[in-house]
Amino acid sequence: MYAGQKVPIQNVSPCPVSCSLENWGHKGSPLFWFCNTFYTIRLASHFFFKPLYIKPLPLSVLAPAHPYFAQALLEWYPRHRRDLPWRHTRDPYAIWLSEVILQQTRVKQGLPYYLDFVTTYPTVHDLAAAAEDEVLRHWQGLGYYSRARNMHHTAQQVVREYDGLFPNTYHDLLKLRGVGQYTAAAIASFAFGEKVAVLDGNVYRVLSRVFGITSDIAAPAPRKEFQALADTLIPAAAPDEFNQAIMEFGAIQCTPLKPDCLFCPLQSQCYAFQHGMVQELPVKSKAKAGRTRYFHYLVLRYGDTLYLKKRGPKDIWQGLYDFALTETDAAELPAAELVDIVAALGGQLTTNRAEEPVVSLRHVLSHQKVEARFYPVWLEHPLSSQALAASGLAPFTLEQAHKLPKPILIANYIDKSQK
DNA sequence: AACACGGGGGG
DNA sequence: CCCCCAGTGTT
Repeated sequence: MYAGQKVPIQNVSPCPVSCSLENWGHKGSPLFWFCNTFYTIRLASHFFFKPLYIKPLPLSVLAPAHPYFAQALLEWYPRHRRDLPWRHTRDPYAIWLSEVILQQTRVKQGLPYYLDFVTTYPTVHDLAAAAEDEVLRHWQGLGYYSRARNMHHTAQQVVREYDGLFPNTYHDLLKLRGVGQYTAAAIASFAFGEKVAVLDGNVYRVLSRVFGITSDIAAPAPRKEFQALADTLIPAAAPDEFNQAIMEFGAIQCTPLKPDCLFCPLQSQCYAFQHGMVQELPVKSKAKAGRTRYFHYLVLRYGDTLYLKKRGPKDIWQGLYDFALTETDAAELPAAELVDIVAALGGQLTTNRAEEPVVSLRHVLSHQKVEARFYPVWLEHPLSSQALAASGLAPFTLEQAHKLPKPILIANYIDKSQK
């Protein structure tokens, strides 16, 4: 639902304050103090005089009223953008890498991974030729590991079916695994200049605030509204710059918690600001709380050998390695059961290293909470081949284990237990 | 339409 | 300690 723009656009100048005051508007200056005080009062007044009813307006009425939206962003962007490596290339491979890494990931966290990937795998051929374990190992710690598996699959597909050249349209890019509407639009515009608007969390937020859209952005349905709006806003002359600009604007100016409305070039045109609704927009329903799971890891050792198991499909951490796992519904694993499990593997508990403590670690995912306990088990004999086959475990030296892709929980435990 | 899928940062 | 962030694929 679109909310009406009650305040007419009076100021045609796309950048009313921030440009000229860039240098002396810093925090601590008298000017900043003055503006900030004024701004606080103004914000407070918005709070007290919040409108009770927002009159919806159709997009056809609303969008043409904002010929300056794109202009304001395009003037803001070159002055405020961060210098990021994927902005210096039009190589679809590098852009694709960066976009896949940046899905669900902040720039600060993803940047070192991007640099690692373009160095290790300079071309799509290098990535396609790599082993999946190796790709996952480079991805370790970034989470959402299906991104890495899909990325690897797509690299091989591009080499095999596309002669090593990425598809060059939004339509065809969508066919690649792990490339959805956002990523396809990003690659199509950044690498090939196609006029197709990207829609990510930043774009949702900016559009929701500036245009007063109160639809729940966590729901799938409103997507069409936002896409239609973005498609009317994106200029044919610079679709790539516009896409970069609106996302960067959302990332560093129109931020989720404390947007910098004071020095915002869209302030006079922003529905949320003019109506004191910046904190209320975008509307977003909360994700439901995840379940708690209790993992009991047997850290099976024999001499220098460490036993690990590759995780299967349909659960978290697919394709990554962890220890022999018993999951329970309750926090406790009875001691007798521990002995039984080890016995079932054909092993025996030794006593000489029994002083090594059981370690408890909590690991929180977005959708579930894992309470993990690590039980160090020193075997008197190596596991038999039957035991290995039955359990799915495999022996590794510590050095080999280090090179395997592991959930960050497991990697942290191994690191900690080494010291 | 709802759910599954990580991990990090801020207050 | 709790809160927030957010594309793609599957069901």
